Amino acid sequence: MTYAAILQSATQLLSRTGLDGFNTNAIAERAGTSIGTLYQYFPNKEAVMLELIHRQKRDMLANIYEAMRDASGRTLDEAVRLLIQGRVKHLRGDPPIAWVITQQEQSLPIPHVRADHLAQGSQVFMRGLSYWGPTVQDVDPLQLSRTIPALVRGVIEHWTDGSQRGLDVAEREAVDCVLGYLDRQQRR
Amino acid sequence: MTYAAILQSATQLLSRTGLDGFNTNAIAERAGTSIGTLYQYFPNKEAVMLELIHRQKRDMLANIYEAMRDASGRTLDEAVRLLIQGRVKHLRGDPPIAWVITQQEQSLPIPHVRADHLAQGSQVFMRGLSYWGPTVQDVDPLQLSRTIPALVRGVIEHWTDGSQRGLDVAEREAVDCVLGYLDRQQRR
Amino acid sequence: MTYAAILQSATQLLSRTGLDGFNTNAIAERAGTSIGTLYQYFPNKEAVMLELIHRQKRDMLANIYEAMRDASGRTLDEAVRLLIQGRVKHLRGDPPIAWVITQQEQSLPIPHVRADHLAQGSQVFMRGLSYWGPTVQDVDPLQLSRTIPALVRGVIEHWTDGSQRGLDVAEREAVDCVLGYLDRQQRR
Amino acid sequence: MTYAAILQSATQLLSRTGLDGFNTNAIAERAGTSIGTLYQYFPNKEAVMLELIHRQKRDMLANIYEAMRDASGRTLDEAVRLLIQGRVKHLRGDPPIAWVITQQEQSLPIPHVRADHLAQGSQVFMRGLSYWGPTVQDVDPLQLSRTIPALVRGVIEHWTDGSQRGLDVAEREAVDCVLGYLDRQQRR
DNA sequence: AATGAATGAGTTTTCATTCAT
DNA sequence: GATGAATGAAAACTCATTCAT
Repeated sequence: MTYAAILQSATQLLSRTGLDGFNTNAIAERAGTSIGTLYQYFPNKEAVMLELIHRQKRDMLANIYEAMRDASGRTLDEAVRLLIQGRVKHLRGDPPIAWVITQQEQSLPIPHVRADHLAQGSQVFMRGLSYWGPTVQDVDPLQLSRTIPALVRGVIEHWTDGSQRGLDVAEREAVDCVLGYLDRQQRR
Repeated sequence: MTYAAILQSATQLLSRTGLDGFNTNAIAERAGTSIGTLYQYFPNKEAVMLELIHRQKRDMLANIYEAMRDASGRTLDEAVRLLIQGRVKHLRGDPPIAWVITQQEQSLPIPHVRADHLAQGSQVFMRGLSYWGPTVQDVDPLQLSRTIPALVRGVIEHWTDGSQRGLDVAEREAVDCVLGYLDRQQRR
Repeated sequence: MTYAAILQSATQLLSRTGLDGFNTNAIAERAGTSIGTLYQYFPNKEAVMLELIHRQKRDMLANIYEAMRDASGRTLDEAVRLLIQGRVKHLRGDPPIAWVITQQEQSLPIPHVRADHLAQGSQVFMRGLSYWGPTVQDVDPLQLSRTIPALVRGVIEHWTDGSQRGLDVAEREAVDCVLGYLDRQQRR
Repeated sequence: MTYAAILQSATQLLSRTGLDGFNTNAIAERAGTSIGTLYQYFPNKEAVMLELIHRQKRDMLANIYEAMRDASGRTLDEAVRLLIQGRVKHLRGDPPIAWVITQQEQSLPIPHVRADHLAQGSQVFMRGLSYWGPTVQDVDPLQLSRTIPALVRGVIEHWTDGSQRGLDVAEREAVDCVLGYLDRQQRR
């Protein structure tokens, strides 16, 4: 479908040439359509970017939910590892795209979208952690649900410097950070 | 001096109008010179941005070094708190600028610069931690020196969502994360 | 009927959004049909506009003819007043539309249409004045029949500045102008 | 000068191809400059059009003022003739341009500009007529100063149908209308 | 060294029109 | 007859950069 072709073209362009090559004319051309057609499916350039971001977010959340299901009945260590693996899974595909989109999300001139994403991330982690309620008892859950996603994101983003290499290590490090942080909170 | 005026103008423009208003003509005008002059001091637009980033980085490193001096003789807990306070100090000034620059740094199309910064961060932290050598003994120092800066950056960047508010909490959370992580590494 | 729906849609669009919203896609959509269908009834966009103008002209002429019937047997003063009231009647409906169309008529890139309209206006007025042949005797009828419509149009268009307000005064002023002009011509 | 070249180019384009050919790219090209340069002198396309209109208005007012000076000491008939000749003078140059601009002025999407022009026209005529205060005594001057410019404009615009031909006759007719109207007002 | 007018490639977006179904 | 996806020329405007003075 044309719509899909446009998004695919946009993705490719983004991963190959970065933001520089990401212009509506190029996107349309690579998609094999005309600009007019592109503008029939998207009100403007930003909308294309937004859709890309939404899709990535959607995939990520799906992965995390799946991980949550797998995590039930496991130990906390195991559960955290699974959740983080889910959180990172989408970065393992055709590598560069996901990174570029992740970064774009950050420079979004639409603060409410960013806020939305943060909130979603928090909610998911809170739900995930509720399984181990007793373990994580007495810790302010709201604070916890903001710190952990932020921490994970930071380790993943900055440890690997945007490259696929080291993702495994970063993943392990993130797990250690989360468990260390939880541990410390409980001993309070 | 003209050079300084240009950089100041660039900073102001960046903080007030964001990337949109950040164009060479505007920078020169606000600096009270002509574009021609701007191009006598900087080879191109990117160079201006790069200089802004370098300065911010320089300031940040200076703050951290100062914190390190203050930290000698303290407990690990105290030391970590001081280091992180140093790390964050530059975000407490005229707030928006620092955040915009931080973000720009990330979308730098010049990977080696980013890598440089990461490496510098790592080195500083390694040096800082060497004071507590015995405490942190037996932990792979390289890994540690990458994870901690990444972790801190993540918590600071994503906890506060770019706003000044909450920086205090973010700071405390970052401290907890770092200490938790260190703790866990040692118990291995 | 589809045809009527299209014209109505066009009228509404013109009155609500002005020339900016007057595009074939919008017209078709608001009319509840597809662009394809619009182009089955009209060869191009201009044709739609032309039809709107023709209709307005047709209405105006009808009003004037009606006024002429009512004017028979009256004094010249009364007759002129009635004719001008007829001439202006269509501007008293949903106001903006008529004005926009009037203006469009002027910027018509089709001179022969404008010429046609002028000629028609002249003819009508000539016919109207023939009732008072004796009164207006010895005046070049052709010249008179061009000046009077032009004069009336000017006073109506420019006195009111396109707004409904003041149309009453403008009407009275137009009557005065016409009678003054006729008076002067006769005294020659 | 570049500025002048752009305006001249705009004028030519307007008179030769009408509004259709009046686009910034064409204007710049014909002026022998680049679009960039055009946009250094004018903030946007509309500004070019506005400047054209202002200049025409300025010329027209100058002509009228000159006529007013010449008119002092003359009879009313003579004075009116002179004023109207002044009012029309600018239409006698390279013909089409003035007409196109006149028309553009009318379709100005900037109501306050139109209102300004109307007000200026009124003021000038009021001042002009004040010389014959005794003659025109007891007539509402405000009304008069709106009706007369409107009337004149109408006769000039619609009598001649945009062509230079017949301007002489139109001028004479306008004089007759004005005098007839004044006459009638006084006899009240 | 400083100036700033000039450049023009590049970008977004619109909209009248076509044509295969 | 109706549909509406697709087209693409055209237009407005931006801004990094150059270069003659």
